[in-house]
Amino acid sequence: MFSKACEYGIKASIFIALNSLEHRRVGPKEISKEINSPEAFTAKILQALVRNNIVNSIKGAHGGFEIDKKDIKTIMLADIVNAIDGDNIYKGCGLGLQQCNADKPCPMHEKFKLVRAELKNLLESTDLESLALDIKLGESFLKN
Amino acid sequence: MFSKACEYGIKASIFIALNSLEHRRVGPKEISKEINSPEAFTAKILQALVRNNIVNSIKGAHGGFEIDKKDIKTIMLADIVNAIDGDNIYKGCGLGLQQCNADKPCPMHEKFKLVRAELKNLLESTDLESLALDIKLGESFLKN
DNA sequence: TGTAAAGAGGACAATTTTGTCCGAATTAAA
DNA sequence: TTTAATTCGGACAAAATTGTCCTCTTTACA
Ligand code: FES
Ligand code: FES
Repeated sequence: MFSKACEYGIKASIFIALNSLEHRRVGPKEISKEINSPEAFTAKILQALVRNNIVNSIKGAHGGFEIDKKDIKTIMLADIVNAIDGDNIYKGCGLGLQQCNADKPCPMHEKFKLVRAELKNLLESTDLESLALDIKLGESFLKN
Repeated sequence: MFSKACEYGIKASIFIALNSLEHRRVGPKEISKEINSPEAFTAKILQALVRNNIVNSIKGAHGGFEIDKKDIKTIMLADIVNAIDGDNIYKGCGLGLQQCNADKPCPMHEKFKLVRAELKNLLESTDLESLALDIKLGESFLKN
């Protein structure tokens, strides 16, 4: 469904948000440990999230990654997925036609667009704050 | 969403079904032309579909691929996807946790399982015959 | 029985994705 | 001002996916 990079990016963002709510910065080492991902690769993904203005990085001693507290409830999963995997998952044809076009649809189009819409709804209606709070309450987990 | 191999496998199956309904066998060359896929790679995928008893192959002169007419309406998209991509798309966690487990869910679990169920429903309720007939009626297309 | 038309299968190659490493730049604090 | 802790960026490496090619086997038919 999502690329590994995207999965790591989402989980990292949630973990950073969780910590930013308590004014703690976190680094790649702690993040990759908490989300069970390779550290160096995770660091690369964090760079991408920084470039896309989803997380902030503070260099130097006592640095790390954080998310502006006021932004945590407005950053949607869709923003993260878009930054890393692009928008093909929303807009692309399920059978890989060059473009999904209702006027010349693939055989799966009618049914597939429902799945895509459900996914789009999920991603566009879910913000980082709610996900972070679920973790905090022990109702969900970032690794198993 | 699906791998290229799976996309080609689905489209090839539909095209073979379409022809089998009219008692024509087709080969990799014609198939790859009709579904706009690389010929040799498509041939590899056809082998996999044969091994999984989804299509039959007849070797030798006048050979080619076909699907038993009586099977066309009982072969579901799910069978093809399963044969090529496995069942991760139905059962796997959206955030890549080793297993999707409602007792220790990832933060996306509650919403993601709806998307997955919608997809599962699509794949398990769609048979090759209906897809092939849509093509035949000019209501859908295998390339653009 | 010979030949041409097919699929099967293995080796290989290209590309993309995933992952690692290291030096440079930045910053806080001693 | 030095040092240690940190992110950044580029080069590199490994693995997975996608794609190609060639030979072998099978089969229909002249
Ligand atoms: S054309 Fe394939 S999903 Fe719309
Ligand atoms: S645990 Fe992630 S989708 Fe169920």
